[in-house]
Amino acid sequence: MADPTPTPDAGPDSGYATSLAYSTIREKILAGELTGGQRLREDELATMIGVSRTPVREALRSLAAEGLLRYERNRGVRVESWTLNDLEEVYGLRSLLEPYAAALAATSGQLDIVGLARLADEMDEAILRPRLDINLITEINNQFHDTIMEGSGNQRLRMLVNSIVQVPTVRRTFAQYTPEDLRRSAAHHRELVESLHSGDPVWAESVMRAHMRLGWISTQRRFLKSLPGFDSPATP
Amino acid sequence: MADPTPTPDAGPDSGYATSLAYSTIREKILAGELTGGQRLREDELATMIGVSRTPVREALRSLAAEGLLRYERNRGVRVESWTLNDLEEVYGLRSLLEPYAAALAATSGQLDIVGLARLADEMDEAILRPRLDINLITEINNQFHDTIMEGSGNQRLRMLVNSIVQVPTVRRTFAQYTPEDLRRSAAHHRELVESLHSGDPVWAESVMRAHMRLGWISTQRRFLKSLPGFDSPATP
DNA sequence: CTTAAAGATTTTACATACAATTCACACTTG
DNA sequence: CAAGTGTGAATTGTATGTAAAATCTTTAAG
Repeated sequence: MADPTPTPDAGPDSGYATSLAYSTIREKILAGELTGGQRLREDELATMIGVSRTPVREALRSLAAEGLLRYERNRGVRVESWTLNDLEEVYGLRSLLEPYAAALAATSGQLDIVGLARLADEMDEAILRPRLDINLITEINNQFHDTIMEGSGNQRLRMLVNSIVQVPTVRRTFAQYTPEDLRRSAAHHRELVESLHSGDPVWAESVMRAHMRLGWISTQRRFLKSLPGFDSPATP
Repeated sequence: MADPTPTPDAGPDSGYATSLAYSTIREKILAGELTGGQRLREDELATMIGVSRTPVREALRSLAAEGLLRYERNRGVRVESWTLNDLEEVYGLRSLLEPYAAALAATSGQLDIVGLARLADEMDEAILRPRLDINLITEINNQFHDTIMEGSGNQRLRMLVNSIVQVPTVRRTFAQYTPEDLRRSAAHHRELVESLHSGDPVWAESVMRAHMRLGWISTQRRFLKSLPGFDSPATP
């Protein structure tokens, strides 16, 4: 839930209040409480979190630099809203960067293969439960991917991917996976473990590319269903 | 020199003072005035720029998120120092992202091919001068690459590349190019224009990849020469 | 009834004041 | 003489106050 290192890079390593504001606001955006286009008022955030406006402003600036918020001159910040085109951009980049990371991780000698195998097992177990826990699945998936990123040995690559894989892609995407998709995704994870363990960069890269493609397909499905006039409890 | 949009993303679209502080500090880092590992004092920066500490702090936070500075708790910021390994990471990523951008630009229909051709011409002219103007060559090169990034139609890709192509890579790299390297680099630019104009994504991608490789070779050369005990005016 | 303008209110941007932490240097102590 | 410790200065982190810009509300004219 509350991880002590929100991101490897833009981590708010300054004061306590700033760090608290950063984490709190970030969590709310990721959880979908603060949704697209919504304007955020500093004062409101400050009193909610229990700090003054200064650390809030600094947190907002970090989050804006990460792309979660957008500054407008003399009008404060808005939560970035996402279009299908944004999602396509993100998946285009992930499809490039994550397979590259997998190839690097296959030969870097810095990969925690044991931890990775454990996460694949946990995923297998999670998708077999009668009542699916989407949050759990999401968490395991995030850790799995980040382990590979870390294992690539390229710190900047890890940072880059973290900076683009935000709200709209990973979080809650699994809610839209069909049972078949979930099984396939878990199978990808297992095959990734095997290919990485064998040290074959081409194999690992290829599987990861297929895995990204599956994610993109499901994300598209999720996005289309969330459009107005589909299922939404809007005006009658 | 002073471009109005420092980066497409983390642009300081808030107040005047914050924007000024951001640009000023960023320029100083890029120009090499503030060098590796050096600690920055907020008060000093504030008086130098002529604003209070508040906008300075916000600028520092943006720059830290971009990776140019690093925060240490209760100890302010340091300028990031770069190792050869960092440079290798950056060039690995550029070699992945820029060819991808070139391929996209070849078919996006959003590329300013006329402007690109003009920049290639300017580059041809610049490298033929008897007295080379490294700053001019660097500026033309940056504009050339950014035009392709923009032409890819992928805003996030452009932002990502801008966030990693900082100080150590492009700026002043050309000082280390041999005459042969410069001619080859200019030839790459011409061939990129041609391939992009023809709309062949594979061709454009391939040329860009070769171009990146040349950049990496030269950057390595530059870095090695800058190591202590090579040429430096250190202790006798 | 709609539209526009003017004033009041809210909210951001910046400056400054205060508190907490770190760093430097001298001092004590074994 | 070396090592640890304490005190004060310097520097960061946080809070609050003030001015300018934007938004909202009210009111009046078409």
